[in-house]
Amino acid sequence: MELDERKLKILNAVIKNYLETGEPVGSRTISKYTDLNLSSATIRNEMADLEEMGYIIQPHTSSGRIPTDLGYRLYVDNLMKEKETKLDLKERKLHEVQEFLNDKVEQVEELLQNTAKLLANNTNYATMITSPISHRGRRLKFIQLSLLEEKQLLCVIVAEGNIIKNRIITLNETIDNETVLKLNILFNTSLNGLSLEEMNIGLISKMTGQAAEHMQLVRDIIDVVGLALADEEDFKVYTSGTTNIFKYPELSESSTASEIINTFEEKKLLTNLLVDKEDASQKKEEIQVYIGNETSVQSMKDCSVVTATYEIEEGVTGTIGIIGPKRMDYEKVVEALKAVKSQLDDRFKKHD
Amino acid sequence: MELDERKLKILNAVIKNYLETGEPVGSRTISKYTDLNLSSATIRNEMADLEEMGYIIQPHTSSGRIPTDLGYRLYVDNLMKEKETKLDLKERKLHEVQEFLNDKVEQVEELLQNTAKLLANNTNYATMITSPISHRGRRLKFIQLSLLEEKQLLCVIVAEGNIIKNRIITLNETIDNETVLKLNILFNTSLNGLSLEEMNIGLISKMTGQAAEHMQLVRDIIDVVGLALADEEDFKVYTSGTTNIFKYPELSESSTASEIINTFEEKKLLTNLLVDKEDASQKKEEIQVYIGNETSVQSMKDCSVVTATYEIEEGVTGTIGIIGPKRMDYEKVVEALKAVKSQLDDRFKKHD
DNA sequence: AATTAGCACTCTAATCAAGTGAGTGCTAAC
DNA sequence: GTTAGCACTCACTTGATTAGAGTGCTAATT
Repeated sequence: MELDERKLKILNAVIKNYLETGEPVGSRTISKYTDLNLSSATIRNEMADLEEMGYIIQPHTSSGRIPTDLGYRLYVDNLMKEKETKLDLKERKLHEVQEFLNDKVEQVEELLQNTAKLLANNTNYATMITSPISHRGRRLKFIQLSLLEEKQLLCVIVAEGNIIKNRIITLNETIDNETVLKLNILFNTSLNGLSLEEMNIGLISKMTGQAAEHMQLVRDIIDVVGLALADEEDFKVYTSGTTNIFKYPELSESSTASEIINTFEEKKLLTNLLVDKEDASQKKEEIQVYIGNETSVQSMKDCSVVTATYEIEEGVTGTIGIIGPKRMDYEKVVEALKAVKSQLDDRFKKHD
Repeated sequence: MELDERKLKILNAVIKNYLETGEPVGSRTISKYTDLNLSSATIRNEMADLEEMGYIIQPHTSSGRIPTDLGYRLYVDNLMKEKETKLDLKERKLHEVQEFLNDKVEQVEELLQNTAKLLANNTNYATMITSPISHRGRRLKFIQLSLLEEKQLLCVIVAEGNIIKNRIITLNETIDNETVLKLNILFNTSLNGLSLEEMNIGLISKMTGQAAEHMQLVRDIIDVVGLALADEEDFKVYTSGTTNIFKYPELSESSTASEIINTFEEKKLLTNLLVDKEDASQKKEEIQVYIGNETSVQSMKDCSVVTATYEIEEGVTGTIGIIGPKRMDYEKVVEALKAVKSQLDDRFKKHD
């Protein structure tokens, strides 16, 4: 059977209608809605074909049709048009986002949280944003040791991209200010500009040699710096609008909602949604759409996830995701994501 | 009408039973359950009295009774006994918590998050923990300025209690390393040991005088330090087990659940639950119980909130809260909170 | 005087039957 | 190839009936 022009038009109409109403759509509705000027009977025949081909399905024998995952896929890949017509709206929206992000928010954390909230409020879906992580090993810019207490050392680690981390190291020995000064110089002449991989055994033994009486401490500090550079430890996910899922009856049932919200709370589970998509890096420029089981997270089987990748500098990226029912307004979501992504990209480039 | 011994026993039985089953409890049940050896008819008369007095209520004319907020209040204040009998269980539990918290978790953030999770898993209620905040003005221990980029200054601020904050200051002028060194000395001889209130105009003008060519910068830095010491800006709330509310039918209805979960997501709303209880500071040692509308947060009207205050040092406290249905197992919750609170207190004292 | 047995009454929740309506598939006519 | 028409399906609504848990009240009992 062939998927001709007319079938596509009908499929498109079915999906469009279902996206709006959330109700199975019948042949009579299509017969009126479209400019095809066909009777409901004809539509019925075509719909039977489309069902056989796997694009739509009937929840029960005598009801209208709803799209299958395959149907959505076809829609997203081929049928859906971006709303190029409403250019001024897009412009205005972009402007809004721009204005919003230009507000003085110095802390990245707050910026990302606010962005998540903005998206959630505008789309009526749940949103999340991951903090940026580096894909190549991050390089150390400098470290700064200070004495906190007799036996506590504060270690401020600054990596490329001005990622700053504080670590407290508890010592076995007491230590004086002079030694701290010496260590500071030692570290900043030896390690600066190096990535995690480049801090090898040879270097370490050389350094412990230069500060023989503090061998253990030097090793501890290098460990801490190494962990901080690996930076998986404080990978964060900001979420907003979780309760938007209650706006969609198909996700509101207590057990379904519970699973979804739990996934949101366990930020680590969310990670699987956003990262680890092996093709994501290739398609960095594009918006990705995952429908139902394509998300590969069981609890999200009734949802769709749309993601975009933002980049704050070469190789350092984060992900923005929008989660909603499978019948989400993909056009609107893609548009919103593009706007936010581009603004976020710009925002960071400015600061470099 | 008087609330005699027998009425109390019956009330206690009604509440206990309702806590377990969640179903309205009838006179026949009580007649069997208790050691009073009274017929259901007698119980019925007493229950009618208790209803008149406002401790219990009938959801509809021909059903059993459930406790009112007033009834719960009486139960929590007077009737409830801590499970002193099961001492070994308490011991064991305390031990578990202890073991858990002693695991090497250097980051406070992670510690609190894990604690929230531990509590949520053990109680089957939703939990939250606020990061510690200072009630008196916090004092500055020292600051450390470093040059990040030509026009960016990293300011590491260490306050009493080893609270560490990073701020990036963007400059108008370029600045060299020598100046940074000079500023470091200037600040650390002038500001250390002062609280926010003590950084007054006189001091500031004196300092700008000493670094005349960088007046504006000095002022900026003082502003940043001031804000950081005020530290309301990064007050955090960690939550866990939000979806536990779905385990209780009376909270599972979509609109109720949505409101509660939304309150959880908007961490700022949660604050009202935990802080701002004017009497909290007085009763710092105790566990507080807020039933239904006592929480003064509209969305929590069907919930109870039990809180404890932990103290990491004199005047620096955080709050732990457990949120569940009004028919939560108060005894268990109070016990768990006491265990966690005491362990958390110890844990921080050790590090001082 | 306090307690209890007994009974009529109330109200919820579950079950069932009948009716409604949206939608289908199929056939025959256009 | 398209459409009108019709029988059929199935979810959903409505109303009626029933069962059961629990009550309040009265009269009998201790």
